[in-house]
Amino acid sequence: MLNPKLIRDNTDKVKDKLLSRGFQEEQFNQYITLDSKWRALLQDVEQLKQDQNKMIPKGKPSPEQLETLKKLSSSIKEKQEQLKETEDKLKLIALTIPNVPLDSVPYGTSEDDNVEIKKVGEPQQFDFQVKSHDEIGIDLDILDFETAAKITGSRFVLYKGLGAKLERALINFMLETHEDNGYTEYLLPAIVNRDSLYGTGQLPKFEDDQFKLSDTDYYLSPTAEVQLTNIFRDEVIEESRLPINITAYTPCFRKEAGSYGKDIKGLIRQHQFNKIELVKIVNPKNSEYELEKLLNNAEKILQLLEIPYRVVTLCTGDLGFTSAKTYDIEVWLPSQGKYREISSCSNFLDFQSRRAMIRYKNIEENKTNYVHTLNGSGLAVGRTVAAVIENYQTKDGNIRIPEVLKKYLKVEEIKCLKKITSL
RNA sequence: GGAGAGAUACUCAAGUGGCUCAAGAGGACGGUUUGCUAAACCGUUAGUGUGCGUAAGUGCAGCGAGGGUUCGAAUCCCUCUCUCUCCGCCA
Repeated sequence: MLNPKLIRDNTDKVKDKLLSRGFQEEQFNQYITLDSKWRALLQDVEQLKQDQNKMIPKGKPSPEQLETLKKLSSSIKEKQEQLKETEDKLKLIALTIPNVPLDSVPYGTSEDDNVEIKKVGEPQQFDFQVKSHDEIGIDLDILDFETAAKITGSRFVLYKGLGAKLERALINFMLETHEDNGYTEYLLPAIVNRDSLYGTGQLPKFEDDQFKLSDTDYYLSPTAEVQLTNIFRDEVIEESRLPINITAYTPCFRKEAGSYGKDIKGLIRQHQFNKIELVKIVNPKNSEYELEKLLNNAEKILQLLEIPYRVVTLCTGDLGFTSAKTYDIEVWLPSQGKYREISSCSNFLDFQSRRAMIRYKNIEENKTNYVHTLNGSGLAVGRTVAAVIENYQTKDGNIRIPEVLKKYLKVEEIKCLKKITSL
């Protein structure tokens, strides 16, 4: 949610920025109209209430007083109804207004306008026909999409033997690396309530992307961003505790509505996947700097795994609803011959903290203000497995184990010997 | 799942329709006294959200949340959330 005062005081600038990311002009104008109507009504109601407060006697009112008070009361009610109606409309729009991009975000309309800011590592030249990760995974009997489809449905996967171990090794490796960089680890509920989803901005706009549990107001969390950020919902944090750096491994659940036909095969787009999330709660004056740090912390994983990647800045048109600035880390996938998103690191400024009422307090000045929130994947584990498999594949169809993972897996290679079990 | 009890400010807590635009105590902070500390005494302590105002300021809301009744609600009614106790079930 944007600061209403910011919109009032900088209407033209905000409007320009919002239109650049595809927000409808008509909606924006409607918001402005409703906002001034709301303020006018609020002043009326408050004036009437003040009159009422002054007029209400200490004891029983006289018949004449009663008459006046009744009239006053009914006119308050009438105005109040108008106010509430306007307020509801206003809120509805306010909750669907996206964040305002920072000035450093490039203008653009689609992902084609994203700007590459760096490339790290050279994609390896293979002297054989590379296979995709799902092909290799199936051949080595460490990934099983068919059986997962039997148990559940499409876009689910089952890891087996060293495949399961590889996933678990990556989870541990990532968490330990982040811990070394000052993040505190959490283990969290996978199910969240509506308030939490409103707080981080998944609702009300993206209801269709969420798995809702029937007969309840619970949802399967689409990202640990929701749980981690909402830890601090409705809290006032002492300024000296900032920045707060936290991390968690969670399963994530997404309907992937509207992505039919995209990434049908493999681990890239699943309804359930594991992710390590990084969240920062920071002092507003530091958030731009903290985003760079967050990006570095996420990049570190791929650097240690020695897998090539690049970083792009999302343009205004490709920016997520809640974000003011986003860096995507894209990992090299040899079978696709291109870089694919594996992490998204964003600065939300006070957009989420306004919705979720996350504030900090400066004790000396006795001032409270909204914090800035940031988060990034560090990293999406399934996609990392895909990247490891593809980048570390050998001519004979095996997978070498990255140096940093050897201590977890205790093997040098995942080999195509025989099926691990007969099933 | 059943039965009961709760939720008031930093903490404890009074408060069954107007005398409370929330008493009192503790704590915290400030002051008087004091060689220093303590005690005693005096004072402050409703954070927050939001409107108007350049500002000083001023209004409104706020007693777990949301509705309702009423001229008037912490108080009465309805719905919900959470906490606690007991019973049942259970990894």
